[in-house]
Parts: sequence; C-alpha cells; structure tokens
Amino acid sequence: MILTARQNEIVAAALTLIADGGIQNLTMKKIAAKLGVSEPALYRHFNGKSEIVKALIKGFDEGIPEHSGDSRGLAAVKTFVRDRLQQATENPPLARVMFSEELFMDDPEFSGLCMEMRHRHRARMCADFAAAAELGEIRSDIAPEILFPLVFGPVRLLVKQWGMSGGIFDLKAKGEELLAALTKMLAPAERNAR
Amino acid sequence: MILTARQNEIVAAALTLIADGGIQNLTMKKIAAKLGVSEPALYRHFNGKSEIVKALIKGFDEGIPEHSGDSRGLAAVKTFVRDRLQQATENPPLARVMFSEELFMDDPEFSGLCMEMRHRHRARMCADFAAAAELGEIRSDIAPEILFPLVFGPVRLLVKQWGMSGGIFDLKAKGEELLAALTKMLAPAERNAR
Amino acid sequence: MILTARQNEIVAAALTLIADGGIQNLTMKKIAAKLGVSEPALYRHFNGKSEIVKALIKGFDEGIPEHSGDSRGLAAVKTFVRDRLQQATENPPLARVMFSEELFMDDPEFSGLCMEMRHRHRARMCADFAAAAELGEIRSDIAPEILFPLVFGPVRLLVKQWGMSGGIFDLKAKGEELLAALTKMLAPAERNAR
Amino acid sequence: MILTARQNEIVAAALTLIADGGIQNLTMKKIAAKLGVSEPALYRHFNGKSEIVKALIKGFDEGIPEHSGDSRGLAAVKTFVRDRLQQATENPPLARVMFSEELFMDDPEFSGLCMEMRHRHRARMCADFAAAAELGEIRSDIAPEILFPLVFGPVRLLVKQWGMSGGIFDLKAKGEELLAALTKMLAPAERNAR
DNA sequence: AATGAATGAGGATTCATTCAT
DNA sequence: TATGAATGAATCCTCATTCAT
Repeated sequence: MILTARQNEIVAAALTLIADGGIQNLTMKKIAAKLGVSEPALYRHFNGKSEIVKALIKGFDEGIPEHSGDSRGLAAVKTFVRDRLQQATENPPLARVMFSEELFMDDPEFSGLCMEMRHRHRARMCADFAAAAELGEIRSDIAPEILFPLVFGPVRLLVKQWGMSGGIFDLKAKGEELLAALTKMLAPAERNAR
Repeated sequence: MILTARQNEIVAAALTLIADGGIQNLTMKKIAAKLGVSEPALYRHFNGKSEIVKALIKGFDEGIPEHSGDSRGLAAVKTFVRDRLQQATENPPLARVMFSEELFMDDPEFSGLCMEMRHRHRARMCADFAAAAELGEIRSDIAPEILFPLVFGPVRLLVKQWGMSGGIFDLKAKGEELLAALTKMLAPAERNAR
Repeated sequence: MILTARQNEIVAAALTLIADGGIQNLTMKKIAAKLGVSEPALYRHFNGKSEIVKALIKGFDEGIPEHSGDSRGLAAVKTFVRDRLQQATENPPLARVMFSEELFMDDPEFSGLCMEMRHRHRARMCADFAAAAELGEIRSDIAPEILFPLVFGPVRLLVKQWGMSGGIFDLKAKGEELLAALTKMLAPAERNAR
Repeated sequence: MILTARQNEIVAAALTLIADGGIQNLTMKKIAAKLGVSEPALYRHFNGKSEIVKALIKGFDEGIPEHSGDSRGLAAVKTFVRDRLQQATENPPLARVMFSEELFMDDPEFSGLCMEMRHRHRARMCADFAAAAELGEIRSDIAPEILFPLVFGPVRLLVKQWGMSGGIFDLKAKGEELLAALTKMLAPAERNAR
C-alpha cells in the first residue's frame, strides 16, 4: 500500500492522537487541527475515518521484512525482537499502540486485519523456534506454541511499559537484558551443564 | 468498597459492554438498556460514568487476597497466576479487560488507579521471586525485576488471547502448560550448582 | 398566608439559593440538600416548585404593613423606604431578589403576582406623594407618577448594588444619604430660598 | 469585536429569547429553532453557549460612544441618557435585558464583564457630574457618587418598566419628562446662591 | 413525615459526514 | 485541493415529578 505524502501525514497525526489519548482521542476534527486543515479536506485523502485507521494498522507491518533475511532459528527470533524494539524507539507513539490490539479489536472491521497480522508473525516465529530447537540452539522440551508467548509476552509487556512510561528507560538496553535472560533460560540443558 | 446489589449489576453490565466493544461501547444509554431501566436511574446509584468505571477497576482487586496466604516464594507466584486464571475463567469479560490498561490509561482519572494496582502487584511478586531465589527454588542468575516480565508477560498474553478468542481454548490447561514451562526454565541449573 | 415551620425553612432555603446563583440555581435537589432531606420530602410541604416560588414572592409583602400607620405624606414615603432598607439588612439574600422582578417575570404564573404587588405599592406611594405636595412638604411642580421613579429608582439601585456587592457598604447609612439628597431636591422652591 | 452576519443573527435570536423568557429560556435548541437550523450548526459560529451570551453582553456597549462627543457636564449626562433610551427604543428586547445584570450575575464568567461595563459608565458619568457642578449647571450640595443613583436609578426603572410592559407607553416622551424633572431638581438654588 | 428508585423531557456538546462553492 | 455551513445521531447529565414503601 503506497500512501501519498499527505496521507502519511494524516496517518502520523492519527497515530500521535491515539498514543496521546487512546482511540477516543482520534477524531477527524483533531486530525484536521493537527494538520492545520479543515475536516472535509481529510476526505480528499481518505474515504473516512476507518480508512485512516486501516492505513495506520497496515503501517505496523511496514518495516517488518517478510522474511528473516539470511538468519535462521534463534538468530531470526532475536532479529525480529530487536526490529520491534527499534521500530518502537524510532516512533515512540507506535510503542503505545503497537501491541494494543484491543484498541482496534472492538471494531470488526479492524480486528480481522489485526488478527491476520498477528497470526502471520506468530507462524513465522514458531517456524523459527522449531528450527532453533532442531539446530540445538534452544532446549527442545518446550513446545513452540508455548515458546511464542514465553518470548513475546515479555517483549510486549516491556514495550508497552516503555510506551506508557513516556520512554523513561532505555528500551533497547532493557530489551537486551530480556533477551539475555531468555537466552539463558532457553539454552539446551547440556549447555547448563558446562 | 461495598457496592449495593444495583451497583454491582451496573458494574457487571459495564464490564460486559467494555468486553464486547471496548471503552467506546461503554455508554450510559447502553448500561441502562442492559438493565432495562432509563438512563437517569443510573445516576441514583453512581454519580456519573467515571464513578462506574472506577468501581469496575477497583473490582479487579477484589478476589486478589492482599497476602499470599501461607505460601511463599515460587508457590506464591504460582498461586497468584492461578488465581488470575481462575478470575478470568469465572468472569470471561474480565479477561478482555483485566490486562488492557491502555483502555483506561487515557483518562488521567483512571490511569492513576491502574498504576497503583499494577505497582502493588508487581512489588509483591518481586518479593516472592527474591524469596524463591533465596530458597533455591529458582535460579538466581536473573534479576527479580527481569523475572517479573518474564513470568507475567506470558500470562497476560495468554489471558488476553483467551479473551479475544472468545474462550476458544482451555485457559487453565494452557496456563498450567505455561507454568510448567516456566518452572523448567526457571529451575536452578542443578548440574551447574556450586 | 400562614406557613408551617418546615415551609418557612423551605422558602428560606429557596431564597438563599436564588440569591446565590439566580433562578437557575433554584432546584428541588438543592433545596432538599440544604435542608438535609430527600427531594420527595419537599412535596409533603408544597405541591411543587412553583408553589415554593409563589410563597417566596408573597413573603416579600410580609413586613410591609398595609397602611403607613399614622404617618402621612413625605414621612410615610420615608418610612416605606426605611422599612425596605431594614428588610434587606435583616435578610441580605432578599436584597438580591427583592427588586429583581425580571427573575420571575418570565413565568406568567409569577409575573401577575409581582405586578399586583408592584402596582399596589406604587399606588400607595403616589397617594403619599400627592398628600406631601398638598401639605407643602415637597415641591408641587413634578407629577406624582414621575416622583415615583425619581424616588424609588435610586432606592432600588442602591439596594441592588448592596446585595450584589455582598453587603460591602452600610446600606442604611447610604440610604439616609440618599433620603437626605432626595429631601433637598424635592423641597418646595420657597424653602430653597430661606 | 466584529461579528459575522450569522453571528449577529444568533446573538439577536438569543436576545429575543432572553427578553421573552429570561435566561432560562435561552437554550441552544431554541436559538437554532429561531434561525431554522440544527443545533450543531450554531457551534460553527460560536464555541458554545457562553460565547453567545458574552457577545450579547458586549453588544450592549456597541452604540455607546466611548466619549461624549463635544458635550460636557450636564449636556453629556443627558446625551448619555437619551442614547440609552434610543437604544432601547430601537431594540425593544434590549430594554428587558439592558439593566438586568442579575440575569448574568450568577455566572462568574459574565458578572465580571457586566461589572466592568457598569463601572466604566459610572466613572464617566461621575466625571460629568463633577464638571456640571463646577460649571454651575447643577447644585453642588450633593456628592457625585450620590448623584449617580439619583439620575440613573430612575432611568433604569423607567426603561425596565417600559420593557416589561411590552412598550405600552412612549419611552422617549416619558424619558424627557424624567429629564425635565431631574433638571429642575438638580438646578442650582439660585436664590440661595452666595 | 420521609425515602429510594425510577422516569420523560430536556439540557449542552461532539461526532463523522455531506454538499455547494 | 480545500473550505464554510450544515446535519442526524449520539454523547453525558440534570430537571421536576411520581410512586410504592
């Protein structure tokens, strides 16, 4: 989906508004005010409010490469995590919205979109977990579908807290601590023995 | 905080509405309709909408005993987790709201309430982690403040997914799987020991 | 009209409320709150809000003797003025309402009541002016119906300003200054010559 | 303050409504109905009800020249009075509202505005009274601050009665009678003179 | 004599959206 | 491409009043 410059401005304004005050704070009037234009002007660029929200949601996917490049297994998982942290760091409002599917979940129009994204990412990560286990990078006594919440639950919580705290701590540093701990915990039993 | 029967009905209706369609779906009109009364009737029982939301948020705390009974360390953490799962199972709408602080975060009136609760629970869990480490129940090479997201990130994610899926899987069973995995991962590296 | 003790309390509360915040501030809820009772309780004592307002308006007449006692002419006018100042001093909220017929004028139910009172007082004063002129107490080159606004316009303005200022100055003293000035101005031309 | 055509229509409608039924009668719905538009349409032209009332109050000042032109002393006072009568005659609803500060007094937002206006006019008149006394146009045995209520109390009462009576008499004619009487009463006591 | 619960009517305001210009 | 004006539907909330207790 390619957006015009104006469309990008609108989506960015919408994101900031949501980050600032939740979905309730996202009104056409406020978007227009943020851009310094009148409300009807927005309708030149989007068919309506939901189109804006949809563009915003789809924008989350941007910057998430479809494939993990040449990395595989544990490395691919870590890269994925680090990319999310990077994304949040670069666009702090995103951090407040990124993992708050419930914001959009209520509207059936958006919940499908969100679910599809979530499932896609999940499937990808599960494949990587399986590869990692096979490669002996991580312990194999935990099912991949359990590994997913084990790894991404903490990541989401961390990003959310960072967003809600207004970016009071160093997200990337804390993220690395988390990854280190996870690495330790997921290490194959033999390694523990060294 | 003791609520009258009618107040409890109102709060329950409000919870259902939020679970159904987010905060946006929580309107006085809809609460009234759910109870089969007129809107103004609600104002006999609560001073306004925010009082209802506040009562709802405070209600989360109910059923969460202040202290962990006689259990300590790891057992206390597990009990806390199981209590949350039980709470969600008993009151499914709660599962959709319980860990969605962002729903209320936008309103400064509620965000304080939520934060206080969160911090209280977190402090309690961190103390339990520290005790568990000291008792040798869990590994001691991970700081308690990292342990917290490591354990509760997955729990939150699981509960949220259960809520959003409409309770399609067995929350308690999946929760036990999660706890089992966490127990494994957090186990002290015996072969490594001293 | 004889009111019970409770009715008097209600009317007094109503007067205070109006003085405090205008007719808009007069609600059954606030009257009830001021008396520490529930709203329905008020309906035991008055048939409704308008009955309360009517009682209040009629109360203005209380303390205004039907006849000027044994005084006549200028003295009767002065007595009437002094009585009004006394009434206001004794019951400051009254000062904010006393001469604000427009407060009630809008409701046809009350405007009649007010008009009748006003006309009655006016007729009485005009008779006194005529007597005063005949007695040679005041100049006779000004028609009584013009004398009325000339004397009571200033009195009303004074009382109103006192009420609105929160009683910041000495109403009676200023009233005497006013009466003195009026006496001078109304003195028969011959007197001026002395 | 320059108002658009629509804004002027709205303010005029508001004035009529207040004149008709007091502040209680001033509702957005009724203003809208009077203009034949929907309620929300009003919000394109004013930010809210209080903005309308404020514009209305400020409008009172319009047509009141800041300075008394080239007239001074007694002439300036008379001009001011005649201007007020003219204003009322031209816009009868204004007559019912013009001197009813208590209508707005309850709302602190408006009472300040009204007081400022009143004080400004009063100061101006007092200066003119002082000048008149110095010029020997009026007697000097009455203090200017007493002269003010003496002159404007009657004027206000007259205008109010005219407004409340629905314009049943000739305001300007009665006003001239009043001015004539005041002129007589305020005339310096020539025979008394030094 | 008093209350708790309820209500229909109405209050101001905000929303996303449309339309003529 | 943008706007000013407008709107129907919805928002929360307050009003005076009634009724069973």
